[in-house]
Amino acid sequence: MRAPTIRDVARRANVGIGTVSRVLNDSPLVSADARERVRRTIDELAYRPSSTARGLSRGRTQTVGVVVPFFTSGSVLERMRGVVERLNREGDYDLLLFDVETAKQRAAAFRDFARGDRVDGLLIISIRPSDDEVAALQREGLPVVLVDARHPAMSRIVVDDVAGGELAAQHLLGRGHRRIGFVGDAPSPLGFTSSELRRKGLRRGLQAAGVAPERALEVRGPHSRTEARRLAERLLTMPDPPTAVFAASDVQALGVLEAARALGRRVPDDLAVIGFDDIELAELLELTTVRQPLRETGVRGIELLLAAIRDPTAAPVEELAELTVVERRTT
Amino acid sequence: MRAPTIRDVARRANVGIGTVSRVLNDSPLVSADARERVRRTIDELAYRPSSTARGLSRGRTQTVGVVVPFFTSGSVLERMRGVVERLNREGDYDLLLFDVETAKQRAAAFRDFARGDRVDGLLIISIRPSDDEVAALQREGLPVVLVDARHPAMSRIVVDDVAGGELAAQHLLGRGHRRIGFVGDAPSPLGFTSSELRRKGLRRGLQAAGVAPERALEVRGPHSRTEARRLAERLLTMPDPPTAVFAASDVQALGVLEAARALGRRVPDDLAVIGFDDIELAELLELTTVRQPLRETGVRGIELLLAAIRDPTAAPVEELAELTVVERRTT
DNA sequence: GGCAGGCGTGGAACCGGTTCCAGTATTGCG
DNA sequence: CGCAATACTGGAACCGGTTCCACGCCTGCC
Repeated sequence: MRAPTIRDVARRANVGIGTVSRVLNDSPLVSADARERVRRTIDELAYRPSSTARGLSRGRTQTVGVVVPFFTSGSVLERMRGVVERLNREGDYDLLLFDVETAKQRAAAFRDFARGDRVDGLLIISIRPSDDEVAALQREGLPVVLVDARHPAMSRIVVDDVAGGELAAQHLLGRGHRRIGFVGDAPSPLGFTSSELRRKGLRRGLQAAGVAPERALEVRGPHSRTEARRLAERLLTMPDPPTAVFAASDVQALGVLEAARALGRRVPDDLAVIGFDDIELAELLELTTVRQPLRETGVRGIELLLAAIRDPTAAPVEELAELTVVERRTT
Repeated sequence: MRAPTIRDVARRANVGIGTVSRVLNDSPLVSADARERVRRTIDELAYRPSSTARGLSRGRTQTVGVVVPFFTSGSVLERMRGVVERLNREGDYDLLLFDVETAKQRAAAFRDFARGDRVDGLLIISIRPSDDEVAALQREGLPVVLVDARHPAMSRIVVDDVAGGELAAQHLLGRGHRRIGFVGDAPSPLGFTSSELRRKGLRRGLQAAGVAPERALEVRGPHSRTEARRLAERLLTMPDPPTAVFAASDVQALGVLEAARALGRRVPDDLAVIGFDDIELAELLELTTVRQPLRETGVRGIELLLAAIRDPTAAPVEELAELTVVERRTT
């Protein structure tokens, strides 16, 4: 029993396919009589238009693609919440989700999108596309918005990571800390850069206060809680350990807290810890952190993208999300 | 500059469109010479086939739909991880994500899918479709797999919630508790049922041990941490409060822990708490819980779905995921 | 009454693939 | 050498929508 097509409806309602199409698309150029007949027939046949066919002939799919490193970080999920929420509010766009964990997957995802007929626009979260990839996407005329990543040719919504690092430094310095450790990401093939920028901000903040940054207190590794824990244990068992640690993300800060607990250090007395992001967990564990409005960045990213889909000629913009220190129990 | 089509390639390579199509689909019926010429032309033009067009003519989209109540619960995310991971391993399927928060969205999602041409199969997480919805999906011949939801007509992967409740009861009874509270979900318009079944299991476990369940110790409300906290505070400030609480989910257990802390109750001495699910947070907060392999259910759900797509005639199966009590610090 | 203009309509052409059939060249075999 | 089977190939028809053009009819105006 094949699904009914627009031609079935037309035949049964005694009209042309053009008229059925016009009814479907709310064109005013249909007589009340014909409209009514078509409507009834559609109900009788339980006819639903094929979105694939519509996509092919219209050249639009009413779908946006979202490219995320899904697993790597708690912050991504929080942003996704904003994305999904905003898209649902819009109503008529579907969401194609691309998880990118490896450089290979990443290349494949961009290659797929290089032909722009799958999605009407692309939201890329926490991944910086290469110049080549950007060029390919632009050649295709595909609207793209970056969240938590920067490229001069594309609209983006970012935070000032360096300023965030400075905020963390100031917060810890203000509590009398001078030996401040840093736990962050090792350079990754996916091209995350925020960790390094936050480290730079930390250094700048220290220098501004006349404290010389120490390379030995900065440790980096793959982004994960357990890895951060291992790194923090190394920091804390040094001969002259730091009295405070700035972690490049909340997820890593949790690892630091675990290390402190494992080594019997009291927080915040023996060790102060400040994270970055303010994911949901941070509040639960009462972690002091540099807050960025994750969810809002997702919402805002979708808004920029929808605007870009409507008007693809607009120049790329950069929006800066605000950073604030949320003081809780770990400092 | 229009994107090149298969006809552009054919013309430039001096072959017919049939030959190009055969090259694209790795048909053996192409001479080495022609194949080579087509391949080169494809590279030169940077030609990428249109998946929309392919979807239309093949009647398959290489896309699976995933319907989730995205926000409602931590467990959903963990399952999604499994889904995404397994789908990525497969490689050639895309993921269309449908978030369903309200009854209205839910109806809309199912209506959309009623015409089965958007996706090749549907994975529904934690939502029980109505008989009408099931009928519509079946009429369309769309393969569907449910995860954490049951319907006799569809393949599903579930846990025995009643048995899980009994496990929780036994665990607490074994530690000497007799007054055991329950914090769970109020009946929701989306038709979640697991909370009630877990409560039933708790009661059954108590009765088996000769303890009479008390209605007054069972409280229910919307599924959220804060709501659970409020409910737990009510329980704990009763004249004769429970010495242990079984929460229908880890998220709610966290609310119970917050309530205990706010009221100065020590855990587990004054109050034992056991949750359900074993989400990532549970481990971090050292919450005792009835573990279900969330991620694996996502993986397995996709596997069942892919199998159903390959052979749509197979009869629906039910797979039961295993439950175990993970003992940590809250009991 | 004749004509311009607008409304409503039907359906061919098109979107960009796949499928399949008909046709040609080559090979193998008796 | 003749014939059939085999290996390739080209392109029409099709998937199910949208778009647009041509056409008929009605209305209003001179």
